Amino acid sequence: MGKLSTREKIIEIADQLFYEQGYEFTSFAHIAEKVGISRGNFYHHFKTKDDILEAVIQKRLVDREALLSNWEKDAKTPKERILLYTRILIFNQDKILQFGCPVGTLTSELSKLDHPMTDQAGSIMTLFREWLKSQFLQYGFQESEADDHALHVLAWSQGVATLANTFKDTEFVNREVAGISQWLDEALLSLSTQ
Amino acid sequence: MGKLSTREKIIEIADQLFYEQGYEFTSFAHIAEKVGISRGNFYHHFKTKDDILEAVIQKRLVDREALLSNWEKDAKTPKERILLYTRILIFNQDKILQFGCPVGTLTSELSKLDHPMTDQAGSIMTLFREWLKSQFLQYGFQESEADDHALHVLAWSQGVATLANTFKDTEFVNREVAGISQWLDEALLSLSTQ
DNA sequence: GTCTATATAGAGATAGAC
DNA sequence: GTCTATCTCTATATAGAC
Repeated sequence: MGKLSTREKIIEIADQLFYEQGYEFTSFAHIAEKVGISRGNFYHHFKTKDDILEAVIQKRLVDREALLSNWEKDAKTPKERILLYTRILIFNQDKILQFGCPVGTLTSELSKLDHPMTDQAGSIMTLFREWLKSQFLQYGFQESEADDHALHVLAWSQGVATLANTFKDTEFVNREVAGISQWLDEALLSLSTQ
Repeated sequence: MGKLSTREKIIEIADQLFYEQGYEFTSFAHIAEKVGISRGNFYHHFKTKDDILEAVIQKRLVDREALLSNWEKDAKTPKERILLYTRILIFNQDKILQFGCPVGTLTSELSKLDHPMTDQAGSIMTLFREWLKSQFLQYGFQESEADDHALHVLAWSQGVATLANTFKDTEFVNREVAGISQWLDEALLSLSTQ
């Protein structure tokens, strides 16, 4: 990727700090210091804290869309793709044990702050929801059932991330990810016996 | 219950505000105003923000212990008791749609703040974990399996609370709570066929 | 126990020189 | 585009009168 503009650097650092410390706690001074610029310069790029939050959410959306697009290429079956989703919990285990799920924790925080960007943050969850739903649709599930399954996988993953953060238990994460895989097999099996 | 002391009133309001707005965002001024006392008076009762957080967590622990104790009386079988736990998601649905799970969201927030009380907040989750485990033990599950099941029920509930907050979908909550009940039946069935 | 007044630090945000 | 200097507001916290 090479060089990033100051603006891009700010977004990247802010993304990281919002995840690791939370949005409310993270200050402009903190971001500016990590980027290596003055606070005055910071305001040249972003006028308000909401502006930078918006840019961070936008970046997360773009990043996740690229991720999903890669999975479409890397995995041949919808089942493999769904499992790739659940394995975020394993690939990013270190971060998740420390800070939870970036999507779930940001939405939760903004929701409590009654922040105008809450719905935008939720749209990242919606992105995964729609993508998971499309995988289930490819197996011939009805619209509503495919969506129910998508929400179920999302909820399961979110719960695992939350408890992983609370108890710092990698074995638990491995067990639950295997559990999702098993549940998926059963869901697909029930489909063929209908 | 009748009259509450000023101290008790502060703890109660702080408990509510930490849940609804988050710990970091809630200020002494905000709590004092809702209690109807001056900031100066506030400091007579609690010297630091950490002190009041500690009192809130302590109160939550006591409240939850009383809740679990009631469930032991109200429900005759371990299965009924576990289902009472999952039905918090239904009883408290309005609050959960608005603010998520009070236990999970506080632990998550404190974890990001790297707050010294993070582990104390986690002990509320541990309380439920141990209690759920003891219910599974009564069915003859092995120690480790009973604990795995307890964590599974906890994670599932946490995930449902997170997504309920994101999507404000009561039907989803009802479906998932029914799903936990069904999973529980299957887990108990697998036990008798071993 | 409760109040007013105040100290101090940090936040978000702006102005203007370079 | 980057900086220093500054404004304003709000936060935690303290002192001391009643």
